[in-house]
Amino acid sequence: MTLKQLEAFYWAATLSSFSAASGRLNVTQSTLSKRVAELESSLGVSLFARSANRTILTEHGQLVLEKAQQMLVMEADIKSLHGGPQPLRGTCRFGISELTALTWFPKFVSRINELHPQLLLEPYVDLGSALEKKLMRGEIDFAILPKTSSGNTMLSTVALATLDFAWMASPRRIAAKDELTIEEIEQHPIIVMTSESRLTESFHQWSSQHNVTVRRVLACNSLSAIVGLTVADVGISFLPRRFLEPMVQQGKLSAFQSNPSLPAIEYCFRWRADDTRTLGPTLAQLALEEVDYSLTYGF
Amino acid sequence: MTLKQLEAFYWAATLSSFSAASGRLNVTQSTLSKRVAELESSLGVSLFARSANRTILTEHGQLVLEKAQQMLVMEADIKSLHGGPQPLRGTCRFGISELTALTWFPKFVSRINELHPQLLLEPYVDLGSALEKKLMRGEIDFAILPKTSSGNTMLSTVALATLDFAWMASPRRIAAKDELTIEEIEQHPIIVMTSESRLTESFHQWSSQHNVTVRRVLACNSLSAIVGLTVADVGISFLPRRFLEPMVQQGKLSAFQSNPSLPAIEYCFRWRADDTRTLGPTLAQLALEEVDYSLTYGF
DNA sequence: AGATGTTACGGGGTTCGTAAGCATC
DNA sequence: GATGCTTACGAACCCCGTAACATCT
Repeated sequence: MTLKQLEAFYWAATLSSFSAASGRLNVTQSTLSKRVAELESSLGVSLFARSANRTILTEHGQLVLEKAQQMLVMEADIKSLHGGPQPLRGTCRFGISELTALTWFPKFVSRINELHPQLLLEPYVDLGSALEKKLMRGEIDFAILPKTSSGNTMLSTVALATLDFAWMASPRRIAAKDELTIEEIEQHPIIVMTSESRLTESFHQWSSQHNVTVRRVLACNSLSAIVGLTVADVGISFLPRRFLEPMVQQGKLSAFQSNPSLPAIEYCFRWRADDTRTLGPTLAQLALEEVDYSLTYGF
Repeated sequence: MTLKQLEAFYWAATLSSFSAASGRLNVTQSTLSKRVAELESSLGVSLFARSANRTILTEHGQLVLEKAQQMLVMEADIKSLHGGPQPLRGTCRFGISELTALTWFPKFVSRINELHPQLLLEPYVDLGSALEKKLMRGEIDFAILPKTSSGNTMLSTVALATLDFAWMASPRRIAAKDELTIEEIEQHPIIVMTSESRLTESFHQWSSQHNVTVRRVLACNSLSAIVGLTVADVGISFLPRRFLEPMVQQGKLSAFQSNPSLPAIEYCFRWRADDTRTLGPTLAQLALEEVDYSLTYGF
């Protein structure tokens, strides 16, 4: 019985999949299968019901799972006892939203490479809901994404930044002013992200709450595309204010507050709470130091 | 970081000796040393103060020790979750008192060999105090010995039997009767075991409590020698009643109660409480089934 | 078919024990 | 010099990954 075996078993059990677990631990399916098999033979008990749909725990598996979980937590405890976090190594898969990708992501990667040169990064850009799913499935190690309204207790969370939103439009469409009323907003076609986006979700909440009847003309899953469409005056859109400040300064876009004001969205760094590696807390700290949702790359 | 490393570290720390720990785990000193070294390098911290008198924990070592202890307990938990205890293997060193060696020890060994054919036994016969010392030092895995008055919380204990004592004398010396008074006892020379013996310790307590002035003529560390001396009528002795019943039946010895009566002694099966292997409980159970302090071999 | 878990096998890495090397008492 | 820990090195073993196989959707 070894810690490797327990780790393999733990992730196979919680992810309900040997292959997912193998990906999670950066080993082949074969290796993971064997580690679990070894654990079973060492204990002399079947941990998974090996018949129809595999990867279902036996009764004994349930019991062992709890203990295994505790063992892994203790292992992490021991590792974290010693003072400074040593450089990370291996492969790290993580998810980020497009907004992050377009802003402070390059700086974040630079810092990671600088402090953890042995760590191979595999970032994956997608919408928040997809990222959260991947997180839960163990396909990525952490994600930087907007906070959900419903707190998920399976995920550890570090708040990074609160984003203020503003209405954005081409200067050709709307003359410079401070604020748009609901009536003014309703006169324009609105470009939004697809409904899977947290930004859109938050907007829908706002619009139904204030009885705003919007005329959506386009729902796109790409933030940069939306910016481009807005600059091209296809319609107006609600976008993070700080993100597009540079373009507003350049006169390519005008920004407006709205009345009632748009909701803010909180971005955060999340990882599976049962992931006992130091990777999560360590990189979360780094993210906190680098976070800045101002557009500095691209466009 | 592996469980083997933690185990090596744990025993090196608690036994304050690498060599003792290596004996305890049935590996060479070299192997144990390397396991600890690997653990240290994996944690990036020194666990032992490697200067003057080695095998002294560093501050960090203290912290890790606690966690390691818990890890090993959990490992044992997991192993014991599964139902039946599988056959034991490897080498088992243990200590027994001479009284045990002369009575049910052969049956005990037979049962062990039968149920655990892969287990190599290395029994060691000595007085209780020596056995307890060896136990604490980790030089033996368990011991069968008389209970101490002061309970040692470091040791797990399973009570095996309570021994009633009687005065034994050659029939030539004392005519058959039920009971000896203190005055009668004081008239005869008394043969005792050496003062390290628990039997003797218990007797001293009794004699001082009842103001018995004994005339000791011989203190020997061998129980069988004492029996022989008593049969040869060198003096009288106090011995476990059931042990010598066969010899009383044969007319070689006479047994007498005393007034006040001699204290009883409880024999028990003990092992280090922090020894998380199943060996202790398993063999204790076996001992319970076989225990019988009646003389059946020898003489 | 496609996805998922197991089995077979060869190569590489790890870990063990023997034996020699050091330090301390 | 004895004891106790570390280092060096060859050999056995373990463990990983590739690839073929089995099984269920």
